[in-house]
Amino acid sequence: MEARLSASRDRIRAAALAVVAERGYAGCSITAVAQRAGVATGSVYRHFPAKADLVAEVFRAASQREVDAFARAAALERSAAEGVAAVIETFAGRALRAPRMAYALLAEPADPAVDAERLVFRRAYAAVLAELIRRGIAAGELPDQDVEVGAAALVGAIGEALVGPLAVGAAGSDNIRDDLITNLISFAQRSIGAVSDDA
Amino acid sequence: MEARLSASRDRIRAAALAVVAERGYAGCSITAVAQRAGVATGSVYRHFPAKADLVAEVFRAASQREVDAFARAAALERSAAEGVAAVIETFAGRALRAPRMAYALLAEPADPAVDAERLVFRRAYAAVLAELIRRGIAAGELPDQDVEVGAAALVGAIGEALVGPLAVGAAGSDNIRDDLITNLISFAQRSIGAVSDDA
DNA sequence: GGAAGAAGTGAACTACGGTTCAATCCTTGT
DNA sequence: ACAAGGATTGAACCGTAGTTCACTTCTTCC
Repeated sequence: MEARLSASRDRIRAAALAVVAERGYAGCSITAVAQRAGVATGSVYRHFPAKADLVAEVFRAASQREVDAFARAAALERSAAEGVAAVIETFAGRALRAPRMAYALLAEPADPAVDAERLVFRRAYAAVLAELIRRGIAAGELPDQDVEVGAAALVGAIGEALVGPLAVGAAGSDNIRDDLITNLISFAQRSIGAVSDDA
Repeated sequence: MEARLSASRDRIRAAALAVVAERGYAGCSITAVAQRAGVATGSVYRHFPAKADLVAEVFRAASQREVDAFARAAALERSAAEGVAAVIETFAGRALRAPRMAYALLAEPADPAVDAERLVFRRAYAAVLAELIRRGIAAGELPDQDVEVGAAALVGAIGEALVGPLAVGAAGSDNIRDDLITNLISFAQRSIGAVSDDA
């Protein structure tokens, strides 16, 4: 039956995602995935030609979800400053609640295939931010600036702040986490030239 | 003779550095290093207990050099805005001229030992920036802000802008590189609240 | 109900690279 | 010059993890 095969494939994919979320790529051996999915190691290869394909697919799905949430947050808001705040809140909320996953998606050593995929998604994040900044400049809210550099730098800034030394521990305490997010938003708003004197 | 032994050790270290600079950690097998150094693979183990130690030592030396240059640039300047510009120019000049090395130092997947070392040096960069920002706030040049978050975010921003899609190709052309650096400096100065209207 | 073929199994294969070690060479001290 | 000790060698070892494949089991259709 076709359904059975498709179901198996889905189970394997879900298992791989769960393993990555729990133990990262480091712990994502075919054996571990197969065990989690309740199938034999060989069966994985009936559905995926190679580990890189499985892992790239899992990565793509997970990243796409993040980028979608990110883009959705950007679309709703009016001003660039609000938009930046919204995307950071969205992104940070998700990342700090699932730190292992965030690390895996953003920074963890992995296959070249995954690294390539990661580049694509970093660009996707940057594109969303670039659009936000561009709109802000057009609306006269923001000073003229290099949109591409600003967007890329912001991606790096957000990533570093949320998957670095600061973030460990921040995930544990609501207060610290909220402060981190607030401060990061201030940083981001200043960086694009949206003056906000609220502290 | 003691000199011979010490010379061997140095040759191996230099060879490892050269290999990393050329092919990154990925290409830095013991065999490759030994070949480059003109010794047998086994000899490497007379000088270093394990690959992780060799690689960590090489990494530490290379990183320390960068951090020193970074700190030196920060120390000279007067205002925070000038200081940030100076460190970015320093850092970017070096990184864009040796992109493979920069990637290896900043982002390339490697041993856990190296990852740990990397964290230390990211913190070192952040500490230099934090001090810069702190001085700026004390001098009344910069608005009050969370220094730690700002420093960490800046480290991420600089890294991403210089070891990302933007940087490939930028290394080739002097014009593009200079533009990238100029724009990144503007971004950084805005981000810490040092208003600069020069564009 | 039985044959055909796909899905599933898991032990074995393979590739890779770090590590070891017995044999060898070289330097040093007498 | 010769013995002793350490440095050097590089082939062999080992562990790991992705991949394969001969075999079993199940579904499906005649």
